[in-house]
Formats: sequence, structure tokens, C-alpha cells
Amino acid sequence: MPELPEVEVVRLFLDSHIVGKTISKLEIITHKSFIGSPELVEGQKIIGTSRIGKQLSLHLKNGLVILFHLKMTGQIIMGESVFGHPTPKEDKSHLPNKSTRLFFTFSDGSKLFFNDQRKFGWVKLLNQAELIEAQKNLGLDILSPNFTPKYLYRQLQSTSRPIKTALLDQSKFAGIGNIYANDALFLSRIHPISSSKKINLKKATLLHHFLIKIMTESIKNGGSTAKDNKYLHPDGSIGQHQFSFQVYQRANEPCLICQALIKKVTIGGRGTFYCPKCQKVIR
DNA sequence: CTTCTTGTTACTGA
DNA sequence: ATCAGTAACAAGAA
Repeated sequence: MPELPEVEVVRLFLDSHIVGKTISKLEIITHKSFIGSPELVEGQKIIGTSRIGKQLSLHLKNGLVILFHLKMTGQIIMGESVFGHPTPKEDKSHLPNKSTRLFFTFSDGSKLFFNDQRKFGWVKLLNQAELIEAQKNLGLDILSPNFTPKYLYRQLQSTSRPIKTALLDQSKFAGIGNIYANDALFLSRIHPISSSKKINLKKATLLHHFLIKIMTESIKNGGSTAKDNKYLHPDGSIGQHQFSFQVYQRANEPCLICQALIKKVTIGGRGTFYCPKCQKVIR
């Protein structure tokens, strides 16, 4: 479940390790994972990276963009550095492996693999117009300077769905997933079932603060490699933010503030964790 | 064997 | 038209 912080950690790695390299070949193993004409990237230099929400872009010298979405189990792994980081269940030291869907080879011989066990993720080759089309339904990125308390407040006002569900709506806020929605609501002491439009500006401002704080801290921690989460850094190592989870995946464990047992319920069809004592329903 | 999980979209129904 | 709820996608774990 790579969310904004995990994708940003990958972007930062790629920004310092593959920008400037030239793609000599793109080999596609699973065709449904790639949309576009692979031969158009060959001979192209990577000139930069960017990210909106959970979508990662590699910009090519010819103006085309390679757009990635990792969905639940996607991984972007540098071939030259995975050795020495095999995980217990799956040997990462031999790539491509069973879940490798495609890989790039650069002119210096290094490789970049896109792995995705469940095949929900994708890689698309797009021109500028197609990139805009692909991202037109995304709301503001949480780390965008335009993502203000007032923007959060106004977006929350627009629906009466539970706030937990509203936070996961990528057309309102780009980058929040299940982990950070649960933990940000906990830090803000807001019960996830609270009607989105009942959140006042003061509470929205508090939530805004914690959303940015938690995303920023997770990036510093290298993102979250949780249970049932395939997230890895491009060098094959794991993130560390899972050790800072407040409520996510802590059902029946004591609240870190009041010791009450963390509850798990389903809201909007998604697993939702909260402290029944600390988090109050806003009415 | 069945059930559950997850991000996003397409579909269905109000 | 707009909004909300849910099946579908895939693969593996429990």
C-alpha cells in the first residue's frame, strides 16, 4: 500500500540515482502492466522526476513521461543494489523474479525493475497532454503549498460521507491512503465515522497540521513496510515508519495515549482503526 | 475450500 | 445531473 510518503521516498531515490541515465531497452514481461509503445523510450535520457499523490513520473528528454502507479503491491527496484537484501519468503537477489512485470536497462548496464505481485499497478508512457488527462481528477497533493487548512475544510464540507472515506478520495486530496488516514484522524482525535461536513475550520486546521506532519515524518523514516505490504526502497531495503504507527494495524492493542484497546471496524468497505476513548464522533 | 485484503475505476442505483 | 455504495480486478494469506 504505497501512499504519498512511500512514493516520495522512491522518487527521491530515483532522482539521485537514475536522472541523467539513458534508457537502452525496456523489456515487458506482463503486457497488462504497460500502456504505450515501449520502443519510444529507447535511447531517451531521463531528465527529471515528479510526483502527484501516489503517481510517480519520470520525464524523458523527448517530452514523453513514464508514469507509475504502484497500487497495492508495486515495487520499483534498482537491479544493481538489491543484492544483500533478500527477504525471508522471497529471494530478491535474482531479478527479474516471479512478480517482475517489466524492466528498464540503462546504457551503463544498470537495470530498474517494476515488480507487482497482484498486477493492479501500471506503467504508462504518455505525452504531456495525456499526462494532464491522467491527472485531471486528482485533488491537491498533501505536500503542495496550495494544500491549506481552508482547502481541506472546503473539501470536507462538500460531502456528508464519513471523514475517513472522504480523506481517501483522491479527487479531493492526492496521496492519502489507509495507513495515514487512520493515523492522522487518531492524532487529531477525530472519530473516523464523523460526518465529513461536521468538521469545523478549527478541527480541519488541526487535521491539516497532522496530515502534513505524519507524511513528512514517514518520508524521513523511509515510508512504511507493514504486514502484507510489499513496499521496498529501490535498493531493496525496507521502510521504518511502521514502527511509528499510532492505530493502523493495531487492533486490540493498547492506545499509545490512554491504553484503551484499539478497535477495528469497516468504514466505506475499508479496514478502519481507532481509539474508542480518544477519538470523539463530531456531531 | 472460502473469506479477506487493498487503490482505483466502472458500474449500478437512488 | 449528482452522489453514494459496491463489484471487479489479482494473488496470496489465513
